[in-house]
Amino acid sequence: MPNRAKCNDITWQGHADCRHCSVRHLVLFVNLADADLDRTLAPIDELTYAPQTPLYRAGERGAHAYTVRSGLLKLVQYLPNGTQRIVRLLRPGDVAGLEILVRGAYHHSAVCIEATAVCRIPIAVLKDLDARKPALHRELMARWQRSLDQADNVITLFSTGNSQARVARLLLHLRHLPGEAACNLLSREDMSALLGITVETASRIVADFKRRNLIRTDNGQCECDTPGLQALAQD
Amino acid sequence: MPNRAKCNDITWQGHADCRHCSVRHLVLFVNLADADLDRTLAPIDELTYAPQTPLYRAGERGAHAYTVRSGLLKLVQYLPNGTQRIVRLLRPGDVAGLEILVRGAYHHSAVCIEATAVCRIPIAVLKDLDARKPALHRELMARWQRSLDQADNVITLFSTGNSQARVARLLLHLRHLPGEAACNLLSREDMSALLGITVETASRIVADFKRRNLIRTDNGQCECDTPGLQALAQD
DNA sequence: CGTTAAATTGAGATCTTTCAACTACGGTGG
DNA sequence: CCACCGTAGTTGAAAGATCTCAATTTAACG
Repeated sequence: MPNRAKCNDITWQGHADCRHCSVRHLVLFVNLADADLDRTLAPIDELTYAPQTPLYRAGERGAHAYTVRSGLLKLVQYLPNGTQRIVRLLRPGDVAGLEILVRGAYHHSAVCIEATAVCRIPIAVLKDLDARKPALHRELMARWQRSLDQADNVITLFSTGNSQARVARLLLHLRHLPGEAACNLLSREDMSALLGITVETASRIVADFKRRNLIRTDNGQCECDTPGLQALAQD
Repeated sequence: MPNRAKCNDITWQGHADCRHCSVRHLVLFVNLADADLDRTLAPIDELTYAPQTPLYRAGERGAHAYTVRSGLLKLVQYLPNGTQRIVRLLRPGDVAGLEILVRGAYHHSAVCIEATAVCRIPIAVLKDLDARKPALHRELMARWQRSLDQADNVITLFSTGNSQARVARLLLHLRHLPGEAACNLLSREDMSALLGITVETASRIVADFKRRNLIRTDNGQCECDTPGLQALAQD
């Protein structure tokens, strides 16, 4: 049961309307004038979810897209043989569910990995703004392109080369900031579904990295030896 | 050196202007009125390329997007270690190079696999139409979404499971029509770059499929035993 | 403290890569 | 016309990586 709050409900403690949204420079409405935003504020909800919570399921018909404000979530596709494959990781500023604009149904299942906050945007709002404000086109195209870049990354970074290189690339990718060493580890199962390897190999490689001091873990936190991992990520 | 012809040059033998374009229902301008098309016809060239010809290279700055009219081409990314990975196969109706609308440079190298005919569309035309005709937005979004679906397919179909399953899925995917058995084989090298396996394994598996009568090849042509391949594609 | 899920480890089977050799084939030039 | 050459495809054998299945340890949590 997500914690629910209307962005524009002044009685809500946070009163996080889109004009003051902390990730506004990341999200869809970057280039809209405040007046335009006010017209659209009403139906946009901010929601927070616990880890493992699904936002929507593949095939489901829906009427919302989601921008990630904080946390981490995965887009999953189920294969004919029943196993599942993670096709994308979404972080703050990313958008999920835009395919609703084109088809009627979601193409993936979206599931929170960490505690995650999102803005839930009715598709009608996007369509309305899209018809009136060309600035949103560019923003939408940019989101679509970002999704494509991320999909390409899953192919070239996470589905290419031996398992050790894939895990190394994943750890580097998970770092909170490009230069920083800290990152949150995924479960071995998520690693396996993202890297196309088994849970056991993922576990063996992570354990090996720990022994070789390439990573130092404390609970879910992880400190990376960036240069060391980069060497392994090469191949 | 591509064979070059202005779509709207009435002296050109084919006189394949966009209004009568044989793949018009597939390409970008499906929903535009003829009057709108006329305004944009001038700068759109139709080009044909021989196999192996590059349309553009990753990182290159460019001003054109391409719709595929016939043939087959690949989008390739080069990895840090020098090897290359095919991240998408494009067939008639698909679009290449739309990222130019968002960034200034191409994100992949586009290379023809078979003899390929394309329409080369200046980005300025897309921007102009995008600003004036909402119908093009929807079409653009649909193309972007199609690219995403194709990227997802490369992940789930071509980068998941053992090599035999990947090859089987590729052969099924390459069939000209969903129900038909005929398809054009890729070179073992392209298979390897697309499936994330070595040339030798690709060769071994194709040879094995031939021996087991799962495919029958004649030159580059190939007849698939669809149910047989589907069984292997399961996993 | 007991219960359950997640992570780890071992050992053998299986798959894939690597490296090298060999074949088939289409041009090219003598 | 034919010998030669280069490329793509094929095959073999051994090494290496990954998977599978089972057992064990660790962590999480009521």
